[in-house]
Amino acid sequence: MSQGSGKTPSKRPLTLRDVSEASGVSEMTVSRVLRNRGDVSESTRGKVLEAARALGYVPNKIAGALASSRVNLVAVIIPSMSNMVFPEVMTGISQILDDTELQPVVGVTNYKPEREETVLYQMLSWRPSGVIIAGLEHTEAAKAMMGAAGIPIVEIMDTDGEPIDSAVGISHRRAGRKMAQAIIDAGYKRIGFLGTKMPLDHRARKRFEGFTEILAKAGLEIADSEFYSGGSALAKGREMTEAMLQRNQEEPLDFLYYSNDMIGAGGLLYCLDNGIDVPGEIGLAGFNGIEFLDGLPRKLATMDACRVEVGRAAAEIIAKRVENPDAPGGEIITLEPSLEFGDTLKRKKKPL
Amino acid sequence: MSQGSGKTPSKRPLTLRDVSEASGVSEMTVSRVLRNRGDVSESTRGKVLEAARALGYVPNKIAGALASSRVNLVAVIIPSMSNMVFPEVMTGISQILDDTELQPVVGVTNYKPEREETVLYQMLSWRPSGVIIAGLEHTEAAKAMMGAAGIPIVEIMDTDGEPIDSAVGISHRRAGRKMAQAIIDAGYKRIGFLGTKMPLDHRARKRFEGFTEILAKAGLEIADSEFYSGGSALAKGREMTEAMLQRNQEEPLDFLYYSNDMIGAGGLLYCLDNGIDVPGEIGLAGFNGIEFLDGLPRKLATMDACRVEVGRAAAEIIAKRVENPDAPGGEIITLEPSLEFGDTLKRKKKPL
DNA sequence: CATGTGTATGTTAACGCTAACAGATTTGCC
DNA sequence: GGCAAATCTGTTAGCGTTAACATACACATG
Repeated sequence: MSQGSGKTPSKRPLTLRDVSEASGVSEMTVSRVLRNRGDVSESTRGKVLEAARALGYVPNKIAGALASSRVNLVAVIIPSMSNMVFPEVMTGISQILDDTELQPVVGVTNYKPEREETVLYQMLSWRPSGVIIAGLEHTEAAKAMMGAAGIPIVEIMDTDGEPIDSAVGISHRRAGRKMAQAIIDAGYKRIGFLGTKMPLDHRARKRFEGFTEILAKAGLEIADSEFYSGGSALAKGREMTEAMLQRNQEEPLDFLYYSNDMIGAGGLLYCLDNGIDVPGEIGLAGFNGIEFLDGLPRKLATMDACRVEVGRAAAEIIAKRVENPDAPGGEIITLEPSLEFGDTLKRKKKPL
Repeated sequence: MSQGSGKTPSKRPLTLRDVSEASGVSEMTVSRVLRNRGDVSESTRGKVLEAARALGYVPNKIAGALASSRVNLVAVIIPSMSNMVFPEVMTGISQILDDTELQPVVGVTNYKPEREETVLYQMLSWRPSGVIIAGLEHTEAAKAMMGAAGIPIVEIMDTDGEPIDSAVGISHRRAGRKMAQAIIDAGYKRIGFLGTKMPLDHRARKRFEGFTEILAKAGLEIADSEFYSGGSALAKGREMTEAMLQRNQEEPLDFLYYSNDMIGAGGLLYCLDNGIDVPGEIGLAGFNGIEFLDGLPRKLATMDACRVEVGRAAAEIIAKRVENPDAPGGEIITLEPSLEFGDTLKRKKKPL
């Protein structure tokens, strides 16, 4: 059984040397052909490509990266893949990186700081060209690693704090304030809050802080609140809404602010099912502007977190700095979250 | 400005040698400590760990992988991240791999065969320990690469066809047949189909084929169908449903079969909004069993694709074969999709 | 005390590729 | 024709780590 162009999945993996022998040129020339680098005559290029194809050679990037100390990976570290927000960020990142040599590699932390630390460590051990990481809150060790890595770091989704290097996102405090103002302007008074358990989600916490801050300025307080843990789920939103409305019957709430669109949508469906007049009897709002809200019977008020744009901007920062390594860095891009009133939040009452 | 434990992000990246010098032992010993391999005395272990920590050393896996020819990565190649099905598969994969040295790396193909081919090529060039790839349909070149890679390959989500190596999934043809049978048993007659444009999605196509096959046996045909491209969206489901019901007014449909739950949910919401009696006047069913159906006003009939389980089983195959490289391979695991009637599909009529 | 058995460390040579330089050959141009 | 520049190809020496082997020393054993 000859080794030549046979289909025998030979034991020893193929190397440049095999291609070089098959095509009668040096390994270096093969390397040049396969990377389109340097001048190679058309004839040898042809020979080499044919040999590589015939053998089924796939270059070994491990060796290549070690030799050239260029690793075209961008580490993307996010809390979760299953809540519709990060896939969109990924879309933005890919849109930009697809036009470069860079390739995203994602790691998921499940909102756990220690997990984030180990994921980061794992990622850095592959010596990526850059890091895109969600949030500004990290363990000390994680911050130290990123500070010392000597590569561009972009913290995304949040700009309320001090980034290690660059940051792209919205101010969640501002988002919370903005929503509170709109709710107050619309004349709502007894406001309930439904959200995730906060220590796990700094951005939700910041929104909450901004939200209560503005309420306080208007002499208002959160009338009731309910927190859950776990992913954002429609059913959870229903349950929580039911529970909250139930226990506030003698002094009914007139607005519910949800920390994400998914539970907000659950709440909306609950209200509609139970003949509650939205937004007359009760107003509702979520957060994120996720696409599927468009299909709901009524469009939930929400605030867009500019997810695709965040991904794009972050990737652009990395790409720019990879291309020009001694560019400054420390860029901070704050996007403005746009309030969408939808059909569940009345417009401003007092135009005065 | 001393280099020692200073915070200066030194130009030259840290290597084992730096740690070795800082702790006064050989590089080899440092390597042993950092990998917990071989015997090292407690005292030197302590010194080394301290030095490594103080310097902020992160091992270089590129070099390590090259030297040991062990790369603990598992390539996971999937069509999309944004439709709720693959994140769940990822969950299953992580559940298993988290207990091993292996780490998943995902690549997204957007349902494009050529893109799959390049993503696969990129992945293989990192010499992963295994590949988990969605579907059984690939370009010839992709199949060749996988066949020659000399690593375990697990094709997931589908078992209607010949896998390259191992496969884990459900039979989509069978899923389609099963759903058709349930619909026929319930007494529905004029059935509409709403789905994705098929060439892009082989599994949806196979379900459709199984579906029509059983209809044919019962002397039935699809009465109308509508296809769209793009992600699965609630709003799309609404639109399509409206259009389809509209144009079949003189001879109304009594069942709509959707190729995924998201458009199915859109259709359900449309029907409810328009006071259509579900499942009396019209029955509905989707596919996938995604979690958020639980929060809808009425539960959509669906068929579970066992996504988490598929991920787990696939990861287990890889893990097993990495641990024991000369295990046989070629395993095929066919899971049974379970039909969930929900509230939108009547139970069997004729108990005879 | 010679011998064996650990335990703890160090040395050497890859792993597969590419940067940097060095030849060899051709081409252009006065 | 001669010399520089351009084009093509090859050689050498790593990249940072680990496998495999070699060494050194301690301790037990009969």
